[in-house]
Amino acid sequence: MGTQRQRLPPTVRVGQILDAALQEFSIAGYAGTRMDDIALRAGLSKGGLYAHFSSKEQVFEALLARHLCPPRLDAHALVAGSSTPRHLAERLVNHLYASLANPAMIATMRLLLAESGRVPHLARRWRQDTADAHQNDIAQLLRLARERGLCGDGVALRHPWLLLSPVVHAIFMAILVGADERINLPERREAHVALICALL
Amino acid sequence: MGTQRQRLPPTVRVGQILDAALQEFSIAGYAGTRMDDIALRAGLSKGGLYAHFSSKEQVFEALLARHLCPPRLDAHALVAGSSTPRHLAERLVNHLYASLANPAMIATMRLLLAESGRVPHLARRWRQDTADAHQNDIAQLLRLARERGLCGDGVALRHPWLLLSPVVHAIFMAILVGADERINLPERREAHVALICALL
Amino acid sequence: MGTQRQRLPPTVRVGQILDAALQEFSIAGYAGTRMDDIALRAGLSKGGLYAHFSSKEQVFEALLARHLCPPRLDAHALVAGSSTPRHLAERLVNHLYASLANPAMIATMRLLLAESGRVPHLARRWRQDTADAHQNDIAQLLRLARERGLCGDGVALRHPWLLLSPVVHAIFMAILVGADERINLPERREAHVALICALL
Amino acid sequence: MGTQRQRLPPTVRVGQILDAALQEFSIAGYAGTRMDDIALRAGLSKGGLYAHFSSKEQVFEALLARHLCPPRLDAHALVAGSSTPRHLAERLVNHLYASLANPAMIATMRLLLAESGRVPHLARRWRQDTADAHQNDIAQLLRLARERGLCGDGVALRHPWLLLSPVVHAIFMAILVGADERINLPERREAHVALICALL
DNA sequence: TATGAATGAGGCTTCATTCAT
DNA sequence: AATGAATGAAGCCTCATTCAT
Repeated sequence: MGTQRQRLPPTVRVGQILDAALQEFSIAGYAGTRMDDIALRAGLSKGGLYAHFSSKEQVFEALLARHLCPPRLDAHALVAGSSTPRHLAERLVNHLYASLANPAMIATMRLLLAESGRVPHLARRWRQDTADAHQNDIAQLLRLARERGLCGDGVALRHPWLLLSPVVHAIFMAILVGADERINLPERREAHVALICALL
Repeated sequence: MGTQRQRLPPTVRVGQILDAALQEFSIAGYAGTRMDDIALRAGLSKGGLYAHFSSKEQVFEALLARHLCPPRLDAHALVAGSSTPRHLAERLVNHLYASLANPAMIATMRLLLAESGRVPHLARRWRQDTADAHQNDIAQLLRLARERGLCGDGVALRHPWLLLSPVVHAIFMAILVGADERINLPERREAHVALICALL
Repeated sequence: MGTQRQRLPPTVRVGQILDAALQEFSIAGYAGTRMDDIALRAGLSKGGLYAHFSSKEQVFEALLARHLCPPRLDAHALVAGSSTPRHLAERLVNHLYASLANPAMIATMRLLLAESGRVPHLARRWRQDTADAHQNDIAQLLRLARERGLCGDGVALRHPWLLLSPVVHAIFMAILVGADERINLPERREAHVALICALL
Repeated sequence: MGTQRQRLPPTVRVGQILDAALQEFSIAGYAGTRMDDIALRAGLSKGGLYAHFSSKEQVFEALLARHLCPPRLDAHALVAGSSTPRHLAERLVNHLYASLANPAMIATMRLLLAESGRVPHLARRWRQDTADAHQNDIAQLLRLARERGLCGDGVALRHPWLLLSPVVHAIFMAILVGADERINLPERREAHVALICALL
């Protein structure tokens, strides 16, 4: 009967499925997405999906797990390679906005926000594994920079998360309007560098 | 049978329904909320709901419309009543965090983020009616402060939205963890004041 | 609150309601018509309707009862006033098509067909009170015409209902296409007269 | 649980469903029939129905489409094979009443009449594809019969539809009383033959 | 009599999941 | 591993009927 689709190695199939799931979930949310939608976009049938994941919930959790571990900051390398405060600020900003260029990250973030009520354990895990870790990285970076004389005793030392606020702000807007051109990323990055310099 | 038949004026009922809808939608998102849930919490029957709203979608839109218009900033009054830059910063921060004390606003904001993919027109309207308006208010505030000698030629003049970033950051975290104590609002406000002072 | 509508004498109201009911029922059938539709068209509220009829079923039966008694044929007068077979045929045709000019009759007929499964007792009553009666009238007419020498021993004498077939055919088409101009009534009447003449 | 899971090829299932739908719709009309009824009679679940038809409306339309194309008349064969006018009339009547023996056709016709207000496009299509076509067939038949000397210049030549009226009349009554014995089909056929002979 | 909010049963449709093939 | 028909539990919405005003 129906066209016999390709039989692919499991790893490849799972990747395709999670890609499809991310797109569908982030358009319509968890409850609003149908297994058919995911299957269709992944290029197999609903039944085929269940050969790889035993439930919708499992697809969802596998999905968040894959995307919620952005690259950690290498504070030592960053400080060591920076000659001036402004240079350090620029390199830090480069790192922070790298993830904004990744639509998958924005989509996952929106999903996490949308479904945090339904899967609080995932939200908590993200906060601990990612948000707190990032903040600690920044704090360590500032200590190293202070030791090297790259900064003074500004507010940032006491409240390192302030340095993250503009990028969180940008992510917030990207989630809301769809990460399109209306965010004016270059301007935001420039302003962010200036803010960091002012706070160091 | 059943509960007493409470006959209320439409205005009152609509208020009750939107209150109930906010709570339910916040817990489970749009697709995850049932009209029965809303009706039950609002104290009438599912059928009764439809005497006031013709669809679930309409309830949702009315809900967002009600909460997404936070009070505008009175730039003149704020500048006029401030003697020092720090004083101005404190008063501005007071204003900005006022909405954070309103759980309904946080809940509505989370809903808007979560469902922005489904109702892009509402997201766009919010951006124009609220986000852009706020930014313009800040810009005007800075011009006035500059005239009065309350600030210099800092980054803020060119990128007024930087002054908003920490509060957006706070809202973001509040959405994610549920606006509970883990946000440490007093500390965030103090840091925010310091940031503004540094940027003025 | 809502505009207080006029309080009319019951007889008038009932008439308005049945007029409205006929229109609505014949558009959508019994189950497809809502009490609201009838009330709206009758110019009062759903609640007001229930002041005059205690159920939808009762409205329906009152409606059919009102329209399913078309005027009987006066065979004596018809024959007495006719000088030639053609003249008689013309007068008979005039009588038969009089009801076709009444949209209410077409609508009621359609209703009866549509709902005959649901209210077989009404269908049976119509057959006896109306269809059979008409046939008998025609039979009597033919006997009288035969006595007066206005017709011979044609088929019609043995099968009087044949004289009705063309008008039933026309009603059938009118029900199906909505009694509009596409029926070409004048042509049908002329043909009908010719048919009767041929059969007498 | 429940019934055995019967997995059938779509074509078979669709046939079963339409058979079931015809019975149910005929009993209660469109609005009065529930998808559960159709599913139950077709031997699958309500949900299973939706694997083959995407809505109740679609079931209804497919149903009418299936039964509203009665066999066309082969005018040439009919005329060629007839030796006398009466013989021709008898063969024509045989053809016309063939469909009356098919209860499915009567039921479908009743449905079309009952719901013509709701689906005017189907009524129009039936008129064009079936009614008009039949009339043209009769007209052609008469022309051929005229050429062969099987008939004269009667009314029928100018109004061929007159020859159809008695069968439409019979269908009408069959719809109204349920196609049972009360129609007296043999008598009607005989009368019809006589009528045709009189009009040729 | 009349209004219209309210009820509650019921219908249409959707969709996660199962399973014969 | 894959397909897609089938199931069954919900969910949205409708509407005849009731009743406080």
